[in-house]
Amino acid sequence: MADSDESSARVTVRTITDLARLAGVSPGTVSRALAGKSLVNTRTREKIEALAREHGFRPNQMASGLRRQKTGVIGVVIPLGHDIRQQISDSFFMTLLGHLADELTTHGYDLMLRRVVPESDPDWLDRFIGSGMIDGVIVIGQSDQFERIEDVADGYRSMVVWGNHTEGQRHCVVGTDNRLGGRMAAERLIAAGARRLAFLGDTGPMEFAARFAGAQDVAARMGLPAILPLSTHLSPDRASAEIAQHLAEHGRNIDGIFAATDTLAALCLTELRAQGLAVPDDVKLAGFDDLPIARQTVPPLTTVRQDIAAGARGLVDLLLRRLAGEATESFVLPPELVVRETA
Amino acid sequence: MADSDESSARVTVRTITDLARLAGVSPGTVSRALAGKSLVNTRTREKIEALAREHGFRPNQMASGLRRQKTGVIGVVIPLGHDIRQQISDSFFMTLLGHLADELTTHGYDLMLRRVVPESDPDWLDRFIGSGMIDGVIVIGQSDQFERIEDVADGYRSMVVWGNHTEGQRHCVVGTDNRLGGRMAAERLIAAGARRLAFLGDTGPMEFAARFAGAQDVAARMGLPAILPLSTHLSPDRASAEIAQHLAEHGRNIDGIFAATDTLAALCLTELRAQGLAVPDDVKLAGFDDLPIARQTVPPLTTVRQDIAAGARGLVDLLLRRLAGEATESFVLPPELVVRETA
DNA sequence: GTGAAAGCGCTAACAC
DNA sequence: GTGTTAGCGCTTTCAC
Repeated sequence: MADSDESSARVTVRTITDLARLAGVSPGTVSRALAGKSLVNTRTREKIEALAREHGFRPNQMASGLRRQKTGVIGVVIPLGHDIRQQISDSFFMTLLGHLADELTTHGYDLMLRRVVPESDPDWLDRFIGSGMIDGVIVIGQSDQFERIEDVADGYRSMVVWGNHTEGQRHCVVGTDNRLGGRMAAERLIAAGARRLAFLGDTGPMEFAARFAGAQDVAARMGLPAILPLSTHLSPDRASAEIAQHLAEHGRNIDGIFAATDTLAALCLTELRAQGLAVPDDVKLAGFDDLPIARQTVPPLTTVRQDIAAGARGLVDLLLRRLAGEATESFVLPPELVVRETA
Repeated sequence: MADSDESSARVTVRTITDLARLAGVSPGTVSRALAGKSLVNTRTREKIEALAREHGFRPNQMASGLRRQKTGVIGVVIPLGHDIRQQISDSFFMTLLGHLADELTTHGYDLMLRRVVPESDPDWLDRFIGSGMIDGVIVIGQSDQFERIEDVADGYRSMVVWGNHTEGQRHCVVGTDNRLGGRMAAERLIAAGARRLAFLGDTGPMEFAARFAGAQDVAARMGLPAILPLSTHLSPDRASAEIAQHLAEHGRNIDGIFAATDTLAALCLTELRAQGLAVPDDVKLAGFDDLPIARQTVPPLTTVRQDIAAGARGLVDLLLRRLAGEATESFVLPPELVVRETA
């Protein structure tokens, strides 16, 4: 029964006003006490805190948010492109999301997650921002929405995007230098002896396009034939079949594959084996991301590492700075080649 | 400039009152029109809708939520046990989360994600519920918080939990029949020829404990020696080392391993290979979950499948029913044995 | 069918 | 230091 001097046993205390009545003070004082504001008598504060604890009272965040015009919530939105189904459970995004949750929590923010399909809801970004529920937004992946994001960025500061950096863009982005990563992968494949390279994955999304471009840079510089693009979807089921098809068609004419992601690379490894192509002897293979799976394939995957945790930290850090009114530059993370046994 | 009959070009319209002024009606009418309420003149409604579209107006959800005492947001909380780090990026939880996001979106709810560390914040569940920000909560994983969840369940209906079902429990739970799954795994290992079984993973969490218990049921029934528990953490880095250690110690004395999750099974496969133990010839191996990785290991993993998508649907369905005031039973999903090549 | 008015629960001036 | 007051932006009686 703590140190409350009233017989306050079974009163329901839902609002700050209830609590004020119990403590014999005004709602304003309770508000100040609970918010840890300076000018409150220590005794009063302690009494209020005790009462609050005793009754399990917590201030309504909706009301507080409405009044203060800030919610303590950061929106995280994942725009899904055409390849709707699997993207959200894609390991990479999910890992990033986990780290974002960590990082935002650390800074006292909650995370509101929203998946959107821009194709069927062109207004996705404004709707989220305009909902009044969030103080800022982190967009995970530009998908095919680069222009829309650019448009919004002009009128809304509290946004940071995970994705690819393009010269002169207006939205603040955090992401790996995909082009450089693509170069690293291609260089490694070539160093391992490959000459006729293929790129496995959809070159539509900007990140992937940049990876492909980086690899092409190297092929061109080295005087090798153009890199063969082998398009796939991202969902494992469809991708497997597509990869099998590609390999049946081109498998004997290539000796190096740069997969857009580790997930695709792992799938590809399985299909290569199924078709009797030895890795790395017949075909060298490199992935991208360095997800946990990269270590566990047989043989373990040579890949280009993205530092996901650093990415999450960067996103949150930049967003909080922008909320505080600072101007911020985009933040490009360096990729890192991880040589294992496939190339 | 659409069909607004005013020169409403550059007015900022942030509130329903702004819009009302523009439309020449009262705020109440705008509210009714935008909410699709019945009694509004069609002409008035159209005018208001046009204006709203033209100015990109969206009602503030905080205010609406405060007034209506509902937010349109469902909280999803992941309690992290001792093994803090990796759990959130654990594939299983993340996949479930993805499906939950899908399912909630479909039903018009937003998702507020919160990670909590019960050990340092014993009040985690009440805090989330009491925040006023959410209409209901989905708890992902009971971790070691079974009692706390039970306590809360007595006074709060709008909660559904992913986890293990125990006879007579008071909170509404959705989850796979882990004990049955454990039996299936053990039976398969034994059918494949194993006699001296081990269980790989922490038996602390209820789900894992039930899987272990199921396997023990079978061993006892068949008159086999007790199953050897080999405890590990969940994070890949630590787990790998621990598995290596366990195998060095006991590897030659066991011929069947039931891993608590596919992630652990995949790691185990790598370590078995490293120690020169052939799968399935020397050691049979079974996992749990049937994550995508189960198909891609070499050899592909025999495992017990949990239907994650069905689980997510069940969670959302039950929660919405409870929000609507219905009484609901817990929902136990049947596991399914998937025989591949490790056992 | 629409307007006026009273709050939802909280916070921030402004008094004293 | 604390009370009083006036809203934050929206919804919903209750009139008319």
